[in-house]
Amino acid sequence: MKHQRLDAIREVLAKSMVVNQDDLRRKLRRRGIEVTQATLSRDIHELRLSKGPGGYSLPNGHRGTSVAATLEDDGPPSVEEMIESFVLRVRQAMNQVVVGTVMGGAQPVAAALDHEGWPEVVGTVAGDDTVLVICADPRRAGEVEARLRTMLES
Amino acid sequence: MKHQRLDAIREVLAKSMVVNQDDLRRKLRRRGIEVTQATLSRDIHELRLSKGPGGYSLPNGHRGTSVAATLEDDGPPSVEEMIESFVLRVRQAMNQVVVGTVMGGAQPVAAALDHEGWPEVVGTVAGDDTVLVICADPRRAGEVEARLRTMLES
DNA sequence: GCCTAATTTGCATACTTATGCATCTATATT
DNA sequence: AATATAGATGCATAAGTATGCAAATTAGGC
Repeated sequence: MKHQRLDAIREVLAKSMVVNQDDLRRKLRRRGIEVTQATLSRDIHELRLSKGPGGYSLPNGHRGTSVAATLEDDGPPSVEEMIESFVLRVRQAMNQVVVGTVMGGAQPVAAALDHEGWPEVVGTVAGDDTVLVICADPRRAGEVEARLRTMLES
Repeated sequence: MKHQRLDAIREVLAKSMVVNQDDLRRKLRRRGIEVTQATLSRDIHELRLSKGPGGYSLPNGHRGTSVAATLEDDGPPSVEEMIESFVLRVRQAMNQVVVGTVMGGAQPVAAALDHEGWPEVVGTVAGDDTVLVICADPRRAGEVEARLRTMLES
C-alpha cells in the first residue's frame, strides 16, 4: 500500500539522514518496502520534501523538533499544526487508529485530539511516541484515519 | 569576483524563483555575471541553499521574511541574526560599506550595527533596503566588509 | 465473480546536479 | 619582476532526479 510507504518515508526521515533517493530506497527495503527510485521521486514530490545540505527533510518542523521549542509560541496550536508537526504514521486496526509520532509527541497530540472532541472518537491513550485512538467501530476508525491522513498530507 | 556573484545569487533568490541551476545561470547573465552551471553548483553548496518544491531557497528566513514576523520573538536579535536574516549584499567603496538588505531590513540592521558600536564604524545611514556604513578610511571599511561577509557566509 | 476505470508502478530515458582534472588567475614571497 | 602557492573556473562526465508511456494493480459497479 502506498500510504504505508509514505508513512515509512516520514519515519525514516525523522530518524535518520537520507542523502539521496537510492539511499532512501535501501532504507525502505530494510523495512520490507521495495520500490524503485522512480516511485520515490514521485513520493518525495507528493510529500513536498526538500533537499538541502543535510539531505532530504520534511517540510514543517517534523524532524529534529523538540516538543518544547515548537510549543513555546503564544496561541494554543491547532490540531492541524500538531498533526503536521508531530505525526509520522497513521494506521487503522479494527476500531482503533494507531498514530505514530516523533518522540514525546504523543501526549500533546492526544490532548489536542481530546480537546477537539471528534464525535467518532471514544477516547485516546498516549505513550511516548504512540497514540491509540479508540472509535466505536471500524467504520468510524476509518473516517478518523482518513481525516488524520488528509491533515498529514495536506 | 566571486563574492559579488554570491551576493547576486542571494539577491536573485530573494526576488525571484529559481527553478534550477541553468535558470539561475540565465538570471545572473542578465546581471552581467556569466559563469557555468558547474560553478553555480559549487556556489549553491557554499551558500548552503536547499532545493524544494518551490525551487532553491536561502537557508534562514531570508526570502519571504516579513520584518515584523522575524522580530516578534522575545530576546533582542543579535547582529549575526540580523545579518543572516536580512542582508543580501555587501560591497565596499572607498571608506564606505554598502549593505543591501531585503525590503524593510535596512533600519533594523543599521540599528543593530549602531548598537554594536564597532570601533571601525563612524556612523550609518539607512534607507529601505540599503545601509550605508561610514568608516574612517578604506582600510577599516575593508575590515567591516570582511566581518559582515563572514557573518553572512557563516 | 467479472468487467471497467482509475491509480500506481517500473522501465527507459531525458533532464539536472556534482565532481575530477587541467587550466587559469590572483596573491604573496623572494 | 619572476616564481611559488592557493583559490577559482571550465570542461567533460559521473551521479542523481524526474517523467512519458505501457503494464500491472486496485477500486467500484454490475
